[in-house]
Amino acid sequence: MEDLKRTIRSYTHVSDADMKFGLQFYKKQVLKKGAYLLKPGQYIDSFYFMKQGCVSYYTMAEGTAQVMEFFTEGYFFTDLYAYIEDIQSQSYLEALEDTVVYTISKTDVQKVFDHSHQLERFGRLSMQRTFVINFQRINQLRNLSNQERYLELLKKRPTLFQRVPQYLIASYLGLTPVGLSKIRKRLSQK
Amino acid sequence: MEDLKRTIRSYTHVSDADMKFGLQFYKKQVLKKGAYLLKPGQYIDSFYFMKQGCVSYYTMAEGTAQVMEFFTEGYFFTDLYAYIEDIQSQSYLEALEDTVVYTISKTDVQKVFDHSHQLERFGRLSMQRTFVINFQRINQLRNLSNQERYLELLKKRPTLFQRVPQYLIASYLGLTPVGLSKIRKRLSQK
DNA sequence: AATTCTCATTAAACTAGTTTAATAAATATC
DNA sequence: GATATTTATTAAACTAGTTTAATGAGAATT
Repeated sequence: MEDLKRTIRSYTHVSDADMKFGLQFYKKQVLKKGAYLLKPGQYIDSFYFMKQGCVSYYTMAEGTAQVMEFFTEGYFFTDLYAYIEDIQSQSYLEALEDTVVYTISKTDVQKVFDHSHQLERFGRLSMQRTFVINFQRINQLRNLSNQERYLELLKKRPTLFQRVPQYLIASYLGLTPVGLSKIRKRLSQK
Repeated sequence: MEDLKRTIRSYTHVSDADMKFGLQFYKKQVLKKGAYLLKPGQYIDSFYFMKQGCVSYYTMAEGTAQVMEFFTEGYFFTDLYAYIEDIQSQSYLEALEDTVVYTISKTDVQKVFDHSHQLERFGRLSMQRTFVINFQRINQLRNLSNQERYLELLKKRPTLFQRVPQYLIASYLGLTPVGLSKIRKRLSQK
């Protein structure tokens, strides 16, 4: 769990004792491609750290997936909305590849925060990081064209396009597969 | 500062001693309509609690305001992006009405968090709240039509329409004034 | 009261997407 | 290796917005 440790310490100082206390609760979990961590109607009980693989986070509407995010190596993730609000999820968390995650339960997260001010600070700072990512996402949705957002994604996460089918990327960008195909054609003609 | 206290305690338990410690740093600040708390190029050094009034949070692009948010009574706010990232702001915080805020400096916020685990928890939980709001915002931007978003806003913050000119609301919704006018016409014809 | 200024609406031409359906290409399965 | 299935592209018709410009209506200023 070295990379989990490293990722936590990239946010704030955590003593060896507190780190040991925190890490004891994480369990390794292996997922085959196509397996689900979460389906609509379920309560989400865990937080995950992505060790290896790719998980898509999406809802279904009128038979098509609305992809909210692709979680890849180094991401802390869960259905954060349902997790925080403590409501039945409306979403799927599905492995798009064979995947390894480290899992910690909600009650254990609470234990860790109660026990360690340093790790509670890590919690606050990682929530801040999530804020920044979402803020930039909102700005992109508001101020960039679909074409510009496609180019941004291509620049920021180029490997995603090798790992994930295009129609899911279209969905992530808020487009239909036809729309994304048009954009790609337009760009290739320049 | 009773409503500030009440708002903090709506997130988590805070002892009287910790609350007293925290509140000592807040200062009252009065703004005339049209006054700025922040302009592009400045570093944002404060967090604000809105006691009374309305502040718009926007950037300028090609001569037009891109409104990100309207802060009204009970909001904790700042240019959170520039605040967290510690970068020069690209935004304005402008009073749209005569306004009263309680202000706390960044260094004092840090003092408060260092001194009180309970208030650090409040910090984490208020960041969670911000996450939920942004998450819903992203979902609305992705999954709702402009017309639906207009109706949502009308339902959620009806008084805003009495306080704020329509072209700023159009901007908030990611529309031109012409676009919003068309939507309103379409709706009134039904 | 007249004038100026700001804000909202309307019209017309345009644009970047949508939907539906057909086809082509790539991948998986037998 | 042939076949079935999934994924990507293209075309055609459509739609909800855009931009620009003109008009109308209300509020503020003199």
